[in-house]
Amino acid sequence: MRNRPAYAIESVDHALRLATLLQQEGPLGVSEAARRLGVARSTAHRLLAMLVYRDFAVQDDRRRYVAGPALGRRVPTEPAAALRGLALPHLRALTERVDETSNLTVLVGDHVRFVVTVEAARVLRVGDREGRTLPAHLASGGKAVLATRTDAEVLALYADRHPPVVDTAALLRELRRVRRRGVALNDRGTEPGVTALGRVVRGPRGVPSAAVSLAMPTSRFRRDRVAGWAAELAATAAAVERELAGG
Amino acid sequence: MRNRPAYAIESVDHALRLATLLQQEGPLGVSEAARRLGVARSTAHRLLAMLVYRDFAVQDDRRRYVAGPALGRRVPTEPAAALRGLALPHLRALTERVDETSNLTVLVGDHVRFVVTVEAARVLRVGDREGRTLPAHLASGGKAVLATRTDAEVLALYADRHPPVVDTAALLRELRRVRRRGVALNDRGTEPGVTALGRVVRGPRGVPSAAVSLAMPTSRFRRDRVAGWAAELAATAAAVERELAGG
DNA sequence: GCTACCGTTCTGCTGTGCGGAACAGACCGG
DNA sequence: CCGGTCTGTTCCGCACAGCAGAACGGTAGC
Repeated sequence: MRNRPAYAIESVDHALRLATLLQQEGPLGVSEAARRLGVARSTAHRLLAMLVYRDFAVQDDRRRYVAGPALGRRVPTEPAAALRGLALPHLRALTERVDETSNLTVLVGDHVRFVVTVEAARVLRVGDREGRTLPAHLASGGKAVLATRTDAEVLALYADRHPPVVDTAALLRELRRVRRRGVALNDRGTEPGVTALGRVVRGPRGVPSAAVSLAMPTSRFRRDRVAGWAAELAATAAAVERELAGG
Repeated sequence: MRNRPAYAIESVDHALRLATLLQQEGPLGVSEAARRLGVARSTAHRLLAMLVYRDFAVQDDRRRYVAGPALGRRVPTEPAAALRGLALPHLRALTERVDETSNLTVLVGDHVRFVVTVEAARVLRVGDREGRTLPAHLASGGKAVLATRTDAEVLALYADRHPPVVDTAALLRELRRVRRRGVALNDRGTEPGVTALGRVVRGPRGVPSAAVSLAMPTSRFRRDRVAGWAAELAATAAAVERELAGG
């Protein structure tokens, strides 16, 4: 940052400061934004409206504002936005401990959608998949969630398909293995060279069926490390669940 | 982007639009910025000064302005900033054709620095290394540039080292191979699981010694594809060289 | 129901943002 | 070398754009 320009523009300064605040401090309400800038609430609201208009901010479903796509952030997907905010610090901690890319996914029909990704710091890593979907029966997060369903519920999910897209007998066998192990594996099932482990996140009624997962280059996947990764995923899922239970 | 707010702030709108233009269209002068916004040059200059002040823009060594770190971009390194702008569209085209991560590196002493990275679109990819350095004798871009030097120049680069860090005889043998092949290989020499190919970019006096490279997960590296990748690198280097020659 | 918060909408007024003009520098052609 | 044409940068007078206060509608807690 430089010295203040000789011919500064106060209104522009407020807007840019506010964008930076959103980026650094996460969700902000209008009143807090006003306090931080030293302006009236109505002024803060107008500035936020301009930032939203030009994609520098997005309003979440609790009426607070977060950094938008123009600031190098992805737009939160609405139904899972609250879950995103809750889970993000825990995913960050997970990725820092394990140094692999972590994801939060939600079940949408027979697919999972990636709500948020925290990328590993290493040069070779699995990248950000936020906003993408994968077939639930192939993705680690999808399998983790499906494993919490009864066999009948899983069969119903894939009924009425002509031609059938899923070998349901094989899927049910795999979901039994997931339940036994407590963790779901996707070994190159959706992307060459990518292996992922997923763990369900249980929450109260109304919260989307979700999972946390670790995704890594297959070259870094070791069967003798699965137990450690599974424990990290379980701890992360438990932490998110505690927040969900606490409201 | 949403509908224009009922109580829009014109000055803020100009600033945010300008930030977005810098992000999307690369280096912009004051006059072009003024034309694009429909404002006076003096107004455009004030807006740019505000963006620089709050890290949303940086002025390059040709007095033009580019997106700054607050917009999720890295600050251009000054000596290579012009080269960056020239090379970027060609790197983008290369990455699109080959679907692997491409880089531009410059030689700095006995290291190379990554000036810019264009990441592949695939989920498993080598990430952005802009701003990082690697030892020249290990990196593909470093070897590509060193191969253009005489043996005496290379030996001089590594003289006066106690203890010696480089087996210079082995390095000279490898640089001969690079010259014969026209492309330099770094197979896991600097990062587990990453393989890279580099090609020198020749330019007029005053331009930093540079190279373009492709970096990929080792799992995707095929010896029978090296010739094709080398041809793509040669075409990209030639395109950048033509721009450098044209001024 | 009342109070205290919230985000959102509207309007009068004054001081801030604008553009024009001047300045300084770079480049090119005669 | 000089003049012309571009460039980015600096400065200042003025009028209208951005501000804050007030009102509105909603939510939560007592």
